Amino acid sequence: MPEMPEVETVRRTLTPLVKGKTIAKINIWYPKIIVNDPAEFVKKLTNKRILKIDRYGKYLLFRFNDDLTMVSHLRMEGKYHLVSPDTPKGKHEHVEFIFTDGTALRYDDVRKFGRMHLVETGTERKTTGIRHLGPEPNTAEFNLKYFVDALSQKKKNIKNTLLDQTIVCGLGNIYVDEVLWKSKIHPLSSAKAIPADKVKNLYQNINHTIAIATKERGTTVHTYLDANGEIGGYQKMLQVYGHAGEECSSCGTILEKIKVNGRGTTFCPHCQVLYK
DNA sequence: CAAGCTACCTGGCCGC
DNA sequence: TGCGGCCAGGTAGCTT
Repeated sequence: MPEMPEVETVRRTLTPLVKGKTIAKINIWYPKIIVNDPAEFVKKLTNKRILKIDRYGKYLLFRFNDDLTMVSHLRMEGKYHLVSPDTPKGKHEHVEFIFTDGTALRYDDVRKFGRMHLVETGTERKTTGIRHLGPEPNTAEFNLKYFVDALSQKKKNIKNTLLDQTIVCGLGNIYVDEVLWKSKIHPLSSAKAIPADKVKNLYQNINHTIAIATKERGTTVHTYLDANGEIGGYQKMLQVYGHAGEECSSCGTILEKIKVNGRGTTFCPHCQVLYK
C-alpha cells in the first residue's frame, strides 16, 4: 500500500517521465476516479503543461500552468506508468493523459479506490483531503513538544491515533506496526497514557523509519510499484508486518496478529508494553 | 468535535 | 471445479 515513502518514490520516479509535457487529450474510462465533474476535469486540463510534481503526506500534487493542481491519491493500489498511446488498455487502467510528444500517462488501480481532484493551485490544503492532515515526519512543524502535547489529548489507542493522519501524516498500517514494535509500545495502549520517555522514542522512530524507508524506495508487500514498475527495498527490513506467527527478532516470542478497529495489527506480546 | 463505524472495490485464498 | 465468505486497507462520509 502506498504510504508516504512509497508516494515520495512515485513522485521522484514519475517526475522525469512527465515534467514539461503538455496534455493533448484525456481519456477517462472509469469516471468515479475523478472528484467532481469529469467533463470539466478534461476541459480544464487539456492543453495544460505539467510544471512539476509535489507531495503532501500520501497525496501527489501535479502542478500545471494556469494555476491548476491535480491532487492525486493512490489509496491502496493506484499506479502510474508511461506508455505509447496505442498500447491496448489494461483491464485496470482507468485514466489516460496523452501528451503532445506522443507518450501517454496511464493510471492503473485494481480496486478503483484512488481519486484525482482538480483544484486551483494554493487551495489544496483547504479544499481536498489534505485539509485533515497533520504535519509530515521530519519537518520543523513536527517537533517533539508538538507530538507530546498532541498525544496527551488523545483518548483513543495509539495504533488508531497514528493511522488517522491528524497528528502526524504519512504513516499507514505497515509503518505504524513497525514503529510501535521498535518503540516497544503495545498498539492498544491509550495514546495519552504513554510515558514521556516512550513518546520521545516513538517520535524518533517515526522520523527515522520514514527516512530509511524513503531511502530504500518504499516497501513492496502486495502490489506496490514505482512509476518505472520497480519494487521497493524496505520489505526486507520489516520486523513485524507480515511476520505474525514468527519469532520476534528482539526476544524470540511468537508475534501475534489481532484486529485493531478493523485493521490487521501484528505485534510482540512480550516486548510491547500496554499502557492504560 | 472526537471517535467509531462502514462503504468503496477487486483479487486471492480458504474451506467445503 | 465452483462457489460463498472472508481478508487486504486509506479515506470519506456518516452517526453517535
